[in-house]
Amino acid sequence: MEKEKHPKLGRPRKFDEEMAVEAAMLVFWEKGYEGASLRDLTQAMGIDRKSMYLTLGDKEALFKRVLDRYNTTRLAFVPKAFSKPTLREFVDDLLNAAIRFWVDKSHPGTCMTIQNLAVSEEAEPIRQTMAAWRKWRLNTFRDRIERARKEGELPLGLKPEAFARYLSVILAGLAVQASSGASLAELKRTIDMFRQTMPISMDIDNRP
Amino acid sequence: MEKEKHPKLGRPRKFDEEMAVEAAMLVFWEKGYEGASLRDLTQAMGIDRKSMYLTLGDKEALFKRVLDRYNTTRLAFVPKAFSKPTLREFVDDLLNAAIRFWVDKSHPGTCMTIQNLAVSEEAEPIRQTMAAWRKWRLNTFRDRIERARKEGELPLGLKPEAFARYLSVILAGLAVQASSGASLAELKRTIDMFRQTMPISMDIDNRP
DNA sequence: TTTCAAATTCACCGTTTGGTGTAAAATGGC
DNA sequence: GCCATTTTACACCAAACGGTGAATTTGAAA
Repeated sequence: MEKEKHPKLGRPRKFDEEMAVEAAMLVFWEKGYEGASLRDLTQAMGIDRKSMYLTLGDKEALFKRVLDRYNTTRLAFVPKAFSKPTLREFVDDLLNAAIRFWVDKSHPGTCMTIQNLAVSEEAEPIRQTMAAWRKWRLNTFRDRIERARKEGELPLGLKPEAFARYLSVILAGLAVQASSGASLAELKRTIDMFRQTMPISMDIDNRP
Repeated sequence: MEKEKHPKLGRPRKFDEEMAVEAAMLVFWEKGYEGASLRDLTQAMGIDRKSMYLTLGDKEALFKRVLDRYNTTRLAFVPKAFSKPTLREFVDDLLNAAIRFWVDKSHPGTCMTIQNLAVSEEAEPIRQTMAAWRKWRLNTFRDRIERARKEGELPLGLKPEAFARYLSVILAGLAVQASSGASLAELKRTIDMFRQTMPISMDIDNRP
């Protein structure tokens, strides 16, 4: 490794690493992992391919950096929803924030985690990365719901893992609808339908 | 057009068109529209690229043929579910057939209609084709549910279009879960959760 | 001022991409 | 047997792909 052996020596960088990753994110976001070429990416980043390889690594490493940034900066509404006190408020906040994010026209339209669901076999590591990400996400949901169960918010017999998966299904489905051009109003109505029927005790009693 | 001016003349084909489309389908199914190269496709079809262009057209035209075949042969369980007498039976049959199809290991794992949700801008016509397909599919659901409404199977105030979208969300979400490696048992449990809570009158009365 | 490590620039690599021009081969109609 | 017509086989194209070698530039340490 020739990287960072003497971090103060040598010619200084003329670009900011985080800025570059942000720019690359927008390209991956719009075109998907395989659809984005190194030329697209480096042009957006404003750097040469060689510089990219020396600082960010190859396309695969860059994508992982990008996914990380996407997760922490753009999907920040998820951990935010976790901080809601009750399970119902958590779900409400999560779903509403999600659809607002997906219909937001100030960034590319398709959720990155859905867009890169399927990649060809030469990008197998990416497939695994995405699969691991989804598993991790499911687990964070499960943990939050497990907490709700302990606090008596979950009907007996309803397993946290099962409800977590159900919630994931709803979210992914909404993301697909959003990508297909559904409006915020339409998505809101769908969410309402879920909220009014979802198997959380609080609502099971006073339904229409 | 030089095609079929004199359909009986000339050197006879040495391949069957439907067989070729079937072979191409498996390639598109596995790799997606952009991930599948013409060389992949023609090799699987066992024909030369030139022969393909003369009989099936370009990559785009081939994909449309493939999508059509996929729809009529592999997604035949959808119109089959339409023939069920009641709305509940329709939904039950549709969801169960869908998850059985998605976890079936005798064909590629990811639903073609989800896999090609997002394609880069140079394949814009494909994006539109997929969007149109999804809209058409949503409409077929809406029509079936509209019929159910007329037959008194739908709670008052529940719009057929809204429930159709909800059903689409569930289906797409399940497809994503299946692609992510969820088992048939896990998907079944998710479906049960939906069935027990979904806003169809019959079940609203006798829930746990 | 010299030295040295890192970052830059740019040409270059072999491979693959979607698509085609050309000529040989194979048939039915005459 | 020859001609018209279609399909075949195969070489070929420019462009784009991910990735790299080598020389040059830069600024700080010595």
